[in-house]
Amino acid sequence: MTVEATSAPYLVGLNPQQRSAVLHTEGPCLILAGAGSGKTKTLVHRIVHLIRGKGVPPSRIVVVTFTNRAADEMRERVQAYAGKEAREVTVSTFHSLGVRILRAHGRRIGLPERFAVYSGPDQLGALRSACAEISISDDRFDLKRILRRISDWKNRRVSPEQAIREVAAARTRGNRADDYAVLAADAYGRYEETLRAAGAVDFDDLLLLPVRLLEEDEEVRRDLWRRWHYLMIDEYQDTNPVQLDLARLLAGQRRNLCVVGDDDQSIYAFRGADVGNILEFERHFPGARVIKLEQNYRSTRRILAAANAVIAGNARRHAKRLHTENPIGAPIDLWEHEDEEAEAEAIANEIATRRLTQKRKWGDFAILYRTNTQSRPLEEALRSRNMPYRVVGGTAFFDRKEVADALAYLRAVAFPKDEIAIRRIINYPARGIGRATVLKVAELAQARRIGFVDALLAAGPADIGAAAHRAVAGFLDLLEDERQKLRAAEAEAAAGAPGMGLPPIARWAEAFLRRTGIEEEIRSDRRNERTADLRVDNIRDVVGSIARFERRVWGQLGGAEGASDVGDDVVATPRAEPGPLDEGWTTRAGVGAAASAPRPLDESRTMPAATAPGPLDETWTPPRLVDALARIALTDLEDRGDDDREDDASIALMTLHSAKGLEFEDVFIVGLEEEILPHARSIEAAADPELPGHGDPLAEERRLFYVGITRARSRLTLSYCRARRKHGGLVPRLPSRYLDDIPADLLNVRSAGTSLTPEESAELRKNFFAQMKAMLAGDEQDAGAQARSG
DNA sequence: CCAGGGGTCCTTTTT
DNA sequence: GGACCCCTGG
Repeated sequence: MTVEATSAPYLVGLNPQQRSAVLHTEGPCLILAGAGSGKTKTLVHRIVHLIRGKGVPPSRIVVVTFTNRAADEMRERVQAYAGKEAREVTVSTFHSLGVRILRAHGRRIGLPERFAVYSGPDQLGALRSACAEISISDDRFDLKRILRRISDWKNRRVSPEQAIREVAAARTRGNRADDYAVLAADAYGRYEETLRAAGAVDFDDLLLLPVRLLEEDEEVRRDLWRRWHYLMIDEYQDTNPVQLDLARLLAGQRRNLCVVGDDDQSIYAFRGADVGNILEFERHFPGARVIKLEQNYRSTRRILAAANAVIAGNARRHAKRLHTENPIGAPIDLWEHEDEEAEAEAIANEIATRRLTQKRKWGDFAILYRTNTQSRPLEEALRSRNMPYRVVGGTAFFDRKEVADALAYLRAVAFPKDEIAIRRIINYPARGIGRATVLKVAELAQARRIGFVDALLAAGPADIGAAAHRAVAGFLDLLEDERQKLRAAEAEAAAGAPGMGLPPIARWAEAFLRRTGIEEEIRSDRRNERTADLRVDNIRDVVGSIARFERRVWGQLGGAEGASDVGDDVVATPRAEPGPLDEGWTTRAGVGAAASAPRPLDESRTMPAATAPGPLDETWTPPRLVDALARIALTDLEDRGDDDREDDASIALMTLHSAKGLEFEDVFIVGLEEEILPHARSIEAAADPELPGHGDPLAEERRLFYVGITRARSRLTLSYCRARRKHGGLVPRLPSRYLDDIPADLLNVRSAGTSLTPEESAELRKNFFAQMKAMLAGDEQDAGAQARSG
């Protein structure tokens, strides 16, 4: 290291390992960052070093994360350290980056310039429609399960044809290829067709299609390599095969690829992540440098010792020894409770006490659990004591029916071909277009081999009856009318920055949604009596996020000059003038040609910092509804205007998965029981090696526990219940196997004082024997799991 | 053919 | 607490 390098301000305060991670900038590099080892800090300093120390133009750097939250944090910290010019650094999630690439080049694979991004409910809708076409119409089947299967294939880059072959092969080998695999393989191709026909892509496509594009199209590759010279990927242990390919393609021949991750924190195998990516990085990228960050700055020695003891139970790991110079800290509490209510009460009381005795803020506390449903008793206990809390993650914002409905209305206007959106709201609120009519239209579409929406337009009174025909015409008129109004709103939005009050597009959306009558529908439904206000508020939030989007777009124009990718990567699209709903768009031919030098490798040296912009250098465009919708689809509720200040003032409740990357002073992990952690499904999957799902499910559950433990800075409280209320009864529970791995001398154990009534105790005993019997019986007959859908 | 009411099932983890 | 199914009444 040179003298000036070691004395550079961005190296101050780094330990030797972190320092070498910062200074190694050329060629592939794997930073194995243990929990709490200052990973983000190291990455940020590395970016600063690239810019300040090596003179790399910030716009040549791209950092890819998994979550928007991680991207925001990274962006903030980079700018805090490197100043304004660092705004030119691209910081993006994998999925946003995918959108960006598809925006710039998607038309090369026949994608419309404006495409809808389907998430959860929309994917289900598309699948339902696809299944109907191949007469799996009898949807006694669990569509979510089929969807998971399809997603799994897409993440592994298995095509529909390959999927069919794969399933057939598994059957001939005598494996119990379950019905769902066969069904899913059949539906897969149709599902893809449905998406394309609706001009939509799903979440998996946002990774898959860019990879395909890059592999097949030299010009796209060149554009990318011209654009980015230094690539960093966070949480690399969670990448799936598609993301590995994307990493390879993005890194190109320069191979200036720096990935950061911790194999011990790989917890996303269920969605296709492959720990192999990080374990075999050196094989995938020969000549890679591996740097370990092994000092933990976060947790007390006791907490770290417990974490190390737990994770030591896993075999397939990178050798790594996490140590700390932190104080020994308080013992780890291990509490036994009678049931989940007692658990919630005890924790609520304890937090209230500790806040006073330890002088903590509400925001210092977090309660972590395995499944979202576990939040309920906790919420009740906290609410009854007026203790402020926030549920992080949970039911995704637009998984909520009313939000999905509102968005479907907006999409039906923005994307005229969007079959799924239209079918969702065609009779909500009821307007006389019932199931039978929809079915007829679908049949018509199939018979004439046209899209559903076209069939809707074409259907005459003879096809669907006079009354239904009138209703359909009214519905279509409504959409067309709103398209006109939207056009006007977007013109207004393009004219100048919004002043006070609701910006134009949001104002239009509000009026439109009011006109649809969703609100009255919600309020008139008795079942919603309690939640009506909340639901209506959720719809307002949709309008609110459009408003925020409009302001943000105009804010960008003020802040940065010329082409830049500040913050929001979904916003700008390179396109010429045409109005929001015009078909087709013009590309800037010629620019790309000028930039396509024959030897991409040399570009970093020969190319001046400021070059003519290519397709990926997005120019500013005024706000449009389609872009707002894309952003909403990708950011979910993280964007819902909750101030960070609230984080300080409330207890955090979240799943162990959501907790990754966060840290808290005082952490509670609840429900540490067999069949919760490890989850029953994982236990099942581990017992049945032919089931899909890669890797070792029980090892992953263990890592999940490890992630939870390592969130804690100074205090950790673990708990489990002796019984749990399920289906109205009281079911006995066993403590999690992973608890056995924590050395007893780290623990402060407290058992449940019994508070059960005699009747409950009797029931418990009864259920205990019943469960034992069931378990024994379950061992005998292995298949079983399918059970009773016949 | 449509709307609304009442019953029944199930609930891993997420971009 | 929901999503979904079936049934009944207009």
